[in-house]
Amino acid sequence: MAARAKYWLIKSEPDVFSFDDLWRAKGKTTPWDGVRNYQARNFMRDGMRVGDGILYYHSSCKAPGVAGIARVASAAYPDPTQFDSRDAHFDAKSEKQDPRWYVVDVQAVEKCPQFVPLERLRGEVRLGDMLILRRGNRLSITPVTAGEWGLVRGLGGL
DNA sequence: GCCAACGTTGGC
DNA sequence: GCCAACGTTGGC
Repeated sequence: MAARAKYWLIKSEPDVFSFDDLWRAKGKTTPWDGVRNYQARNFMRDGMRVGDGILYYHSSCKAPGVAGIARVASAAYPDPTQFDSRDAHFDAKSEKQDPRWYVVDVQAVEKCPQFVPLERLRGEVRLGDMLILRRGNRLSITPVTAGEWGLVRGLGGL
C-alpha cells in the first residue's frame, strides 16, 4: 500500500487570497473554503492530517509560482459556505446531514526568501513528475512527494 | 484575449 | 451509460 502523502500543493489566485494575506494572519488559521471539485475534496477529507506541509502556489496571475510554506491546521470539516445561499459557493443540492464539500484550516509557516516561479519549477528536471507541471492540470489541491517538497523548499531558499 | 484541457451537466 | 455541450481553469 502506498504511503499517505504528507505534503501538498494548494493553488490560490493571489488577487483573491495571496500567500502574504495568509502570512499576515500568522498565528491564526484560515479555512480553505470554496473548493468545489471532488478530487480535491477527497484529498482534504481523506488525505490531509494536521501538521502536513503545504506548498502555497499562486495561479492565474502574472507571476505564477510558489510563494511560501503553510501547514494543515485542522482535520476536514463541512464547508459552511455550501449552506449559505448568499455565498458565491452556495450549493443548493448539498444537505446538512450529508455535506458534499469540506474544508481544512491552513496556517502560514514560512515565507520563501526567494519566490519560486513556475518557469523555475519547469527548469528542474527532478520535478518532472510534479502534478502541477502536467499539461492541462487544473486540480487546486495535489499531493507532493517528500523529494519534491525538499527540492521546492530549496529553490525557495529554505 | 486566446485556446487547450478538463470536469460537470443533461438529453437520450 | 454515452457523449455533446457547456463552463471553468490557467498559462501564455
